[in-house]
Amino acid sequence: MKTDVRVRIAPSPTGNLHVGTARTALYNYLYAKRHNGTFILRLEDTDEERSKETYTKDIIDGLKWLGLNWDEGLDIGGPYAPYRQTEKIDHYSTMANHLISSGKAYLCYATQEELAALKEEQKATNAAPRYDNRGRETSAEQAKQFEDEGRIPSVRFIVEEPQVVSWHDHIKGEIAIDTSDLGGDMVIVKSNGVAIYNFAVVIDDIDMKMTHVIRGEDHIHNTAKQLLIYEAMNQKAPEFAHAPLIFDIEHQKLSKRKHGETVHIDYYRAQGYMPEAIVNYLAQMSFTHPEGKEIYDLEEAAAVFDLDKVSKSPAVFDVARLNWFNSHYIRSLPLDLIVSRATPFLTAYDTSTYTAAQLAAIVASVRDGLTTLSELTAAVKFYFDPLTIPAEVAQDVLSSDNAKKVLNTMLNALGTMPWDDHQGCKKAVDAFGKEISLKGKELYWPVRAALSGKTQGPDLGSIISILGAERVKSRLEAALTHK
RNA sequence: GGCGCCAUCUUCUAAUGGUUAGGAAGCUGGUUUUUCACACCAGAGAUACGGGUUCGAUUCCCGUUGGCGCUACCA
Repeated sequence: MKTDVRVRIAPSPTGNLHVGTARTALYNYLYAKRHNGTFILRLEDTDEERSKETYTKDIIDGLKWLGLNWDEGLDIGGPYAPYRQTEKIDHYSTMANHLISSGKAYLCYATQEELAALKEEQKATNAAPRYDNRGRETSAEQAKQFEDEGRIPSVRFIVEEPQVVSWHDHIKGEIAIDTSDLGGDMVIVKSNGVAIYNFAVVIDDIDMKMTHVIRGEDHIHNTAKQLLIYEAMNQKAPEFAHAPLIFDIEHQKLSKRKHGETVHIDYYRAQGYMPEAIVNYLAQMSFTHPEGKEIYDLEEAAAVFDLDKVSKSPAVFDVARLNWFNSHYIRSLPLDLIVSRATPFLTAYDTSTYTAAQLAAIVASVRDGLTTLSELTAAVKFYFDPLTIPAEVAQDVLSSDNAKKVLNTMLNALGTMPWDDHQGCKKAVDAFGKEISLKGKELYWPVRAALSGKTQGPDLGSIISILGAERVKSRLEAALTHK
C-alpha cells in the first residue's frame, strides 16, 4: 500500500547523467522506498539552447543502470503527465497570467541592453547586482509605447521586501533568508514565452503533488524564491531537504567544465565500474548505515535511509574509495554476472576458442586482482594472444638448467595431466616437481613464465587447466627455445 | 560586494556535556601464498582558532578564520 509520499528527480538534459544528479536521485529513491512512496522522473528541459535528446537518453539509461527505477514519469507516463516541461509551456503561461491578474506579477519591458547597463552601473559602484523593480511602475501608456517599439515583455514575479522566508530543512535544520537578498522581482516567464526554471518547478511540484523536495544545497536560495511563489498561489509547499554538495579532491563542486567526463556516470560505466559499487559508494558518503556497515545494497539502504542522518557537510568524491567498493563487488558478485559484464572488455580477443565454461574460468582466475573491469583486457591477454615472453623474464626465470629441467619434465608429464581439474593440475606439477626434487619458486616460476610470460598472476593450476593440452605443450616447447 | 551553508585523522565518517575520540579507504610494517591480489594482525594519523556557559566542552552559545555555494530572460 503506497503512502502519499511523492518525491522526484528532475534532471536537466544539458549533459550526461552527472554524479551529483545520481546521488540526488539515489536519495529521493531511497526516501520513496523507505516511506513506501512514489519516485518520479521528470525532465526540466526548458533551456532549448542546451537541452539535447541524447542527454535525456543517457540520463534514463544511467538511472536504470544504477537500479534507481521510477514509479512514474518520463518514459513510462503516469497520472500527472506530461513529465517533460517543454510540453507544459502553455500551462506555465496560463499560471503566470493568473499571477498577473491577481497583482502578484507584471509584464516587464526592460531590454537586455537596459538590464546589462544596470548591472554595469551596480558593478561600478560595488553594489549588489539586482533588478531595480522599475517595471512595477509601468503605466498602460508606457506599455503601449514599448509594444509599439516592438519590445516583447517578460513576466516578473513581485518579490516583497523586506520579508523573511524560512523553513525547516530536513537535512540542514532551520534556514532563514531575507527577500531583500533575492535580487529583486524575478522573471518567471522569459520574453520568448517559456517559463523559467524557478517557476516551472513550482508549478510541476504542485501539479504532481510532490510532498518532499530533496536536492543539492546549491538550490537553497532557489527554495526561498520558490516558497514565495507557493505562497502567492495559495498552495501548500512541500517539505525541503538540501543535501550537501559533492566536492572534488580540491574541494570544488564537481563540474563538467573542470573535470570533464569523470563527472558522468557513464564514464564509470565504460571503465567497468559495477552499478552496485557506485550506488554503495554514493549512499555511504554523507550517510552512514546505522549499524556502521560499509557494504550494502540498494534494498538494504532503502530499509535504513533517513534524511536526518544525512551529514550537513560536503563530501569529497574519492576515487580510491570508490575503487575499493568496486573491487569488492567484482570479487563478490555472482560469477556469471561478472562474466556477462566482462564481455565488452574481451572484444579484442577471439573468444570462440574457449567454451563458455572456460571463459567463466578465465574471468574467475583474474577477477580478484581487478579494480575495474577495464583492467580485465590486459589481465587475460596471455590466455588469448600468441605469447611473447619479455626478455628479462626469460633471462631471469627460464635460462637456468633447473628451469629447463622443469619444463622438460612437465612436457613429459603432460599425458597424465587432469586438464579439467585445476586443483589436479596443480597437484600434478607438485608431483613431477618431487621427482626432480624441486619445489616452490624454482618449480613454479619457470612454468608460470613459460605459460603466461609473467612471474605473477592467477593460480598456476587454473592457468594450466584453462590453457589446455595444446597451448600448454606449445608454450612449454617455445619456452625451451630461450637460451 | 551581498546572502547562505559548512567545519573530527590525507579522504568518507561515528560518538558523547565526563571515552585511551571509534570504524572504513589510503599509507607503513608483519602473517599467509609459487607470485600478484584477497584475507588477517599491527602502526602512524583528527575534534580550525578565541571567548563564554559548566564541576567538566570535541559536543551548547557567541565571535574569528577558513572552505564552499548562490547571487541570469541557465537549470
